Amino acid sequence: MPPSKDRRQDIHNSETPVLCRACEARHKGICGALTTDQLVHLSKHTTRRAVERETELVQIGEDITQYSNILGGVVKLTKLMSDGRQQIVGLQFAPDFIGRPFSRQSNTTAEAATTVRVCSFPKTVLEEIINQAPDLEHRLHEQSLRELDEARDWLLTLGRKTAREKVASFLCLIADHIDPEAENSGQEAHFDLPLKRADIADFLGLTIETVSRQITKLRKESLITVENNRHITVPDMAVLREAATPEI
Amino acid sequence: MPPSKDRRQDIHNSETPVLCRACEARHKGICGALTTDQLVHLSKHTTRRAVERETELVQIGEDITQYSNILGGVVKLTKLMSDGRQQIVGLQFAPDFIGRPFSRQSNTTAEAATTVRVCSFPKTVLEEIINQAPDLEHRLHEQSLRELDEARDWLLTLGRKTAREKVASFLCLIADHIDPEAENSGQEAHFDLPLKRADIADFLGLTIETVSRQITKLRKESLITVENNRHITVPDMAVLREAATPEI
DNA sequence: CGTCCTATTGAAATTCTTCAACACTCGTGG
DNA sequence: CCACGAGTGTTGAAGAATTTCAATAGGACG
Repeated sequence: MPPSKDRRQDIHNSETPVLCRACEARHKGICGALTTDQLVHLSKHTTRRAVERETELVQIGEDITQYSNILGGVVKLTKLMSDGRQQIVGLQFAPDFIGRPFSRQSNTTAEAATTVRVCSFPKTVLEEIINQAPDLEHRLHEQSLRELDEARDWLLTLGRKTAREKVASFLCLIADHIDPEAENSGQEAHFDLPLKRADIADFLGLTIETVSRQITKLRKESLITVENNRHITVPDMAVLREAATPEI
Repeated sequence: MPPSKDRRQDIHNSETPVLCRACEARHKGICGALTTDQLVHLSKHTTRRAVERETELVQIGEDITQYSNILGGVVKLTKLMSDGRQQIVGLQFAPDFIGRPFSRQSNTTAEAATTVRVCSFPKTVLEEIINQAPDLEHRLHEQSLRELDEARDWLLTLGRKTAREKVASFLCLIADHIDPEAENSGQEAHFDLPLKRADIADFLGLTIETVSRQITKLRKESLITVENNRHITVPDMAVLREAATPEI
């Protein structure tokens, strides 16, 4: 992939690029570590684009040429066995950073689960800025550690939870990302599932039939309501959390 | 810790601490990022000690006060549910770094699986040196990324592999760490299992009975031989790898 | 010698998967 | 406008893999 074309010329070196001003990655993502000048430099090499669902952003084993920030939508990181068994090993949301730093090749495939908006830039530019801005590596490190924490939480879910607990855990995970207001007990949460049943199954290490049955059960027990197969309402997050991680 | 004579190539007035000279962490671990002066400073605050098996090095949810390097032995990182279900979410070997940087509390319990030798130092000293040596954070980042890669590989194993494949995968993992010479096809590998059956079960998300049965099967099919329950010989690593990750 | 810890083995029970059928939605084109 | 097919999701029944329960055995140690 050739690097992106310059799309805007700078009048002043020291103004935050227009595109970055309202960007979530600028504040909560890795770009928050950059000075205005660095942002300007980076923005000369970035491309924003929308990616259709089911499109691969990074392929496993492929040489890494660019990195991205997620501006919107959900990205799934997957691994595939040669006989077709598949596992989703991570889900990423805005303003997450996509890509494996300091590695020639990617260890996972990154694929758009929904329509995704990304801001991409060449590997070389990121590496260049890392050398000038140690705080950028710190941000990347923090993100890696967050992903590690999430992966380890998920290991417990995959290794030790029942199908019912797995599905409830998944619903909690999505609720926490998409409707974070409803964190606490007694709160109602609303959200659309960004994944279809097959993806949920690949995330939970189950079959689609088992996922479907467990969703039906949770619905019949009134822990959730489902509209159009994708829209979920959770009357009480605390109850769902208890189904995901039983206490005593 | 006090420097002795010899080693003339030192520009500064300090010398590599005696204890660090033969240390694996000095070369392959994070201490390789430090200058001699920084090593001297760090070594003034380090304690080396042996830790008996089943001893907790770090407790989940506990405030982090110190970090360690593993000098020898195997450390397991575990998560526990309130009803007793347990999952090992990582195994660490020398010269790995133990501890979650940039977090007040630990997300996992770190426990000695075998007798372990560690070199520990206070959290504050590490943080102090990180500020002076950006390369140290880079090393820590590389370790975090390695752990993330391993955790994601394991997600595939837990989510999508059969009990037989899980046990074979575990044996490959241990063989690769303890007898790394036998990487390639046709090679014989020898090693002692650092984990008892209950730990292996907690690592693989299985019961001890299933682990035992699968080991017995692999033995009867001559993929491995077992002595004293703990010592394993793998006549051909390629065959075991095929059992762990079937191709086509 | 008895006890604790670890590991193995068998039989029954359970969970989850597999296989199969069917229902719903959506866009396309006759 | 409706038929058609593809993609998605649900449900039922049978089957398989794994767990649970129970019994046994060996080694380490006081």
